[in-house]
Amino acid sequence: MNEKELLANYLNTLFPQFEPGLKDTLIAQGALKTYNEEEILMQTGQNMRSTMLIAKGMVKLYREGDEGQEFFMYYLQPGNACALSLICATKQETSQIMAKAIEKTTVLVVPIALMDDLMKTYKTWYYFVLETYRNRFEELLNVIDNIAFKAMDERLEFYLDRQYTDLNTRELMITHSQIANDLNSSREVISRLLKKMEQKKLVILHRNHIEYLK
Amino acid sequence: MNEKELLANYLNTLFPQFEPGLKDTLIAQGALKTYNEEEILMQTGQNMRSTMLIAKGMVKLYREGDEGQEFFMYYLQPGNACALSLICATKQETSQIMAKAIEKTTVLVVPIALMDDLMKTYKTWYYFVLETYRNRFEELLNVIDNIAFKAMDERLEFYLDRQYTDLNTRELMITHSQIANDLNSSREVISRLLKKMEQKKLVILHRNHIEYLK
DNA sequence: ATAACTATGTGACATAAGTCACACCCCAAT
DNA sequence: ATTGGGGTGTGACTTATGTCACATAGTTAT
Repeated sequence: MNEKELLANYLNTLFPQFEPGLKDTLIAQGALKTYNEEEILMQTGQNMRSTMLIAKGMVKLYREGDEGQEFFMYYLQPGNACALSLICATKQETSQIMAKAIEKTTVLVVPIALMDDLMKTYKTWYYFVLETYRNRFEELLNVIDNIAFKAMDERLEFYLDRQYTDLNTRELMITHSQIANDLNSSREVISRLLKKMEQKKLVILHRNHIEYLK
Repeated sequence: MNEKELLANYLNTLFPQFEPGLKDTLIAQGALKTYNEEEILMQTGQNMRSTMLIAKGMVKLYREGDEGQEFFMYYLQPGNACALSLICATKQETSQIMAKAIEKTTVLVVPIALMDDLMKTYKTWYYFVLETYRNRFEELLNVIDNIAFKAMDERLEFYLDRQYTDLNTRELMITHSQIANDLNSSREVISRLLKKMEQKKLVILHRNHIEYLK
């Protein structure tokens, strides 16, 4: 299959709601780009020249602190778009977040020059953009809830639950210090809280691996 | 001046970029609604049937916690729209935030039924909606920065700075417990941090009133 | 003027979370 | 088999923040 056929294929399976004309335009003007595990798709301060729709793989979105801290916000899955890339693309401004592929990931790249036209011409595109905003907005509100109102033990439980939900497995292949990093906490704190969760039969701890028992 | 004239007036001064047809539509189909100080415009769990553009006054946006805590997110000023009302309106879903007028406030109410048409017909409307999302999104990212990475002293300074910037006065008419409430902290903590700021000549404290010296 | 109320100041203490030090264990590379 | 590095467990300590108790000072209503 050549790239355009592959692109058409992704559009048909992941974005079936897009009207034919929109799909044709995206096939004609879009492109596929592949990132390796750990590769960075978008970086604070970088200028966006295109909008990205995730076609395959998984992307982790971080907010970055002044001193290089990383704070995990949410995952982007196939069928999602990066809201920031829609926004920044439209306004030609720089992003304030970091997006990293956590596995081999393919994205559908749409030149920003197209955005205006797509928006005006295709109702399903504008619904898609609005829906993307709505979803990301709500994710952010959830994130705020957690850090504004909850203590670390609850945040950890929420974090594990999201790993389970988003990655769709109870076998979480992750280390304590990775969790600490994502939650902007410290390894010892996370280890202790996990031990408590283990005593409560919520998890079983292994090396590099946590069984999430719900 | 009757309501429609007043409405036209607000549109011309606050939204000069709107094209004439858009203004005409909003004048014909929109309405003005006035809220008193402390009155609530939008409540968690409430269904949105309209989109609101702020015409006059000032609105404070809160995220609400499970146990009734309030967490201040940002102000909406004349010329702003409530992003949530745009989103929820479009999707007919319920809001997760609370919006409160902090002074007598007039809003331009647009029925959600119009949204689709406006979006497709008026380029300036769709720019406005996207710009609104972008701004609110960035505000939320800022909020996340603060609570994820900063300690209470820095958060307090940021808070005071925002009061100064948004309300456009160094004479902040606010009590310590109101601040504590907005930051989801406690009155004593805020009092102590303010005392330290006073020693550093950053503020002068009075009853019900803080002079912000920058 | 007095009483009642609200805002603010402050010491004492509790707790969550972060830090430091170090032990131990698993696993991979040699 | 030995070594080395990363992952994990844990005690001791520090610090930021929250809580409780109570004092004091403005402000308002009577």
